[in-house]
Formats: sequence, structure tokens, C-alpha cells
Amino acid sequence: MVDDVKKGPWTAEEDSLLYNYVTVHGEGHWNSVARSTGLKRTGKSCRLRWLNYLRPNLRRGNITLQEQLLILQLHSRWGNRWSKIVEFLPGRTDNEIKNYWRTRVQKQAKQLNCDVNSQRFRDAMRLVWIPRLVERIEAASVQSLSSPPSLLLPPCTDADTSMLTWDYKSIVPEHMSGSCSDTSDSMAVDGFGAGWWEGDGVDSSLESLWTEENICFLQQHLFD
DNA sequence: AACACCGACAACCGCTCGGGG
DNA sequence: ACCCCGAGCGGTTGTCGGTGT
Repeated sequence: MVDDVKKGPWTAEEDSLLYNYVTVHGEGHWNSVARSTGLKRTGKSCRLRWLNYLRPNLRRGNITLQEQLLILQLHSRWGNRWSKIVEFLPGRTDNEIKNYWRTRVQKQAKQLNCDVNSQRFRDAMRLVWIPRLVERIEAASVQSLSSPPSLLLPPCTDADTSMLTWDYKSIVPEHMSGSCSDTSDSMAVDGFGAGWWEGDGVDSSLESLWTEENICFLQQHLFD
């Protein structure tokens, strides 16, 4: 019986069986779900498939700028606690956020030749990435006033002892935060120049983030 | 056209935790 | 107090499609 367990990609038939069962009986008791439906899957596998793919109200597609910003902030607060982070990203799954972090964020760290959990990379995020995301979000909200950005910011609780608050201006140092709105701030802006993130893709915020100019700037101001 | 490489996503695995007997 | 089992979580691996050579 044990060797009867099926692995690998789910078929449409399996999805249908699982979806219909959970819709009628609700979530939970995943091992009995597997038994009752006749699916040759483990309870674990059924649970994962439901949570990551079949569950209603799942958001598919690109991670938005707001979501990216939120992920960066929440990760700095909670680290790799994906299930906690995903509480503030409705419709997203922990798997999705985890994959995003591994494939996109860690790639940026690699480009900077530092560990994703290092202070160096944290500074780079704080001083470069987050301000630029905020910039783009603000620009986008000006463009489409009818649909302003909808950041779902979690309240800080007593249990949260980290420095993070949900006002980016408190994250970004004074001399840097000006770069978000005040282009006269030479240090903050000059190193990057306008349009470091520019691109024609819908979600290009990570593309060419660490240009030669940006890396040079970071080396001068952070890495020495 | 064929192959290699890479990124994104799906799925699995191992561990931990909590509840019930 | 201990054990067992189900559920959840985070890390890792597998797969597939796109892109470059």
C-alpha cells in the first residue's frame, strides 16, 4: 500500500476530486481526504495542493510593487517566517513568497556578492531597493489616481521588537529618504541616476537593480 | 536546429509542534 | 508523563518553458 503513493505533478482529474471533496467537506483531516477521494496521494500532498493551487481567492501572476515592498519589510521583521509574512499578502501562498525570495531577492544579493542575510545586503535594500520601490509605487499611484496603491500594512504589536515601522521614511535614513521626493539631494540620487529600474515590463523593479553605478555607490557609502 | 543554461514555479521531504488518548 | 498522529512550516529538489549560443 505504501508503494502505491503517487508523486509528481497533479492531473486535472486529481485536482477535480480534491477540489470537490474539500468544497463539500471543508479543509482539514487531510489523510482522510486522501482516503475518501481515492486519491493515491499523501494527506500532506493533498493539503499542499489545496493551499497552493486549488484554494479559492488565490492571486496568481506577478508580485506587485506593493507586495514586493511589503515582502522586503516583513522579511526584515520576521526573517524566513513565510507563513507569518503571507498573512499580510492576501491570496498569496507561503510557497510563492518563498520562491520569490529565493529566486529574485537572493539573486540580487548574489549580484552584490554578499549574503542575503548580511548587514551589507540589508543596508543595500534599505538605501536603494526600498526607496526605489516606494518611488515607483508613488509614481504609479499618481498615474492612476482611480486605483491608489493598497498597502496592507500590519500594525506593530508589543511582541514585535524589531525597529521596523511601516512608514518607509523611518526605514530610510533622513539623508536618503529625500531621494524619494527631493531630487536635489545629491548623495542619495546622484549615484543611481534616474531610471535605473526603467523598463517596459510590467514588473521590472528588479531588473538591472545593481548597475555598475549603483554598486559603485554602495561600495563608496556602505561597504568600506 | 540543437543544445545548454537559467529562472520560475510546483512539489516533496524532514522536522517540529500541539492535541488527544 | 509519555506516545502517537495529524498538521504546519521551512528548506530543498524536480520540472518545465524561455532564452542564449
